[in-house]
Amino acid sequence: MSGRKAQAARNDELILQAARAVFTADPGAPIAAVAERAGVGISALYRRYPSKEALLQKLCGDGLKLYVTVTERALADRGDPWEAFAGYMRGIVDADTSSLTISLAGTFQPTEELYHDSARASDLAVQVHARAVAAGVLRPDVTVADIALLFEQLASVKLGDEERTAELRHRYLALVLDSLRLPAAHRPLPGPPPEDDELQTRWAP
Amino acid sequence: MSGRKAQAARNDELILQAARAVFTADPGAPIAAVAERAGVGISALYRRYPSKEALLQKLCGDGLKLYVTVTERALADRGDPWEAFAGYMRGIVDADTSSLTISLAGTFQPTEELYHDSARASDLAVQVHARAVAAGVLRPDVTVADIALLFEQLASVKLGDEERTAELRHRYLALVLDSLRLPAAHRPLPGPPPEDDELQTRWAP
DNA sequence: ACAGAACGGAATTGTATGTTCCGATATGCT
DNA sequence: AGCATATCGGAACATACAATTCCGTTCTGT
Repeated sequence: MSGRKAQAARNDELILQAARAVFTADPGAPIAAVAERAGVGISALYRRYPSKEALLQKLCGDGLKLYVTVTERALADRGDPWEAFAGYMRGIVDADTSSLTISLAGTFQPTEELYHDSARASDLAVQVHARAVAAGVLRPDVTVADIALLFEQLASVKLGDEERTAELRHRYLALVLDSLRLPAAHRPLPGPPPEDDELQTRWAP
Repeated sequence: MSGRKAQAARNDELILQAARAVFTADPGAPIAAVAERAGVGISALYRRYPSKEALLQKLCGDGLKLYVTVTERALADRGDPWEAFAGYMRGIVDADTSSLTISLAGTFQPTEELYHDSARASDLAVQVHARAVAAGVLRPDVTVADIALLFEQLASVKLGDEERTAELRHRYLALVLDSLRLPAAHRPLPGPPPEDDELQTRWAP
């Protein structure tokens, strides 16, 4: 299973992974950055997607589908209600789909399919939220929309490499969960807090 | 006190206000947007600042000074320790200085004065944090650096106009405060949660 | 060996934006 | 009144960047 076809199939995946990584880190990144990260030429991109917009639509759609998958998994979890809800939030933070949907929204024309998946995602989120509230484990003055904005705030955390960023997001997610859970209680925070030199990194050009 | 001099003095202020508003909303905004918002021509800007970088340095410096002022006020508050700390956080969120320091950092060469003010700001923040921990009102596993990142997350909230954004930030600040305070407890959240149509706004070009 | 898919990357083109320049206007001084 | 000048508006300029196209090259399958 080698040859030109195999190489092309591998490039398909390579390009998508690179695009996801690049646009997640910087929604306004040039398309050349994706090619470089994927280790391919620019024409390899344009052979697959007619334009940058088409690529962004694809990424956004994939992000929504991932979101839906994670949410469905949470709904299928019939164990402890709080753990199901907390697992849902951890899953969304790990999926990092806010960056690929919100940040990219407005930079291209949403397709019909995108609208459809978006509606489905919202619907599922409402169910997860409602169930947690009904079970009495989630404070009821926090709405689904609130939770969406909380995801966006967590997605805005960017420090160091990808791994460190994920670690910090989970640290602050733990804080968020403490503030959402009923009855109110504090749990230990995961991961080490940011060091001074980590923060000062950003003053460098 | 009218005439050309007065007009120029008024423009000084107008330009600074416009620049603050524009770059807070969009750190990458063109300089022409500032001129338009201020209702002046471009040359009115270049008469005052030799370059865009100089203007950004000025804004960043002003932001840091405001941060220092707010923090000093909190340190001077010798009343209830928790209220002093919570007031500090509300003050920083209102000052909205994260947008003007962090977002702009890396886009220009930091001056010596900027470094100095930044060090002073950090020092004051450490004191506010230490006092709250010492008073036993702030959970001790949250560091000053954590709080800095929490400010950034709150600053990432942007929805609707300036007023609505401020309202929502305070709503999520209330959540944060619930997760920081000792002993753990939930307080009612201020301001209405985001509506669906508010969220959908962002999908429009 | 050859037709063509797949590719790398330079060339092209359009746009956005920082900065400069020039003419206009009003002010204050002589 | 008349002039020097500060201030200003906005067009003109230069340039950097980035999406897209184009062409020559390479490799595969027949």
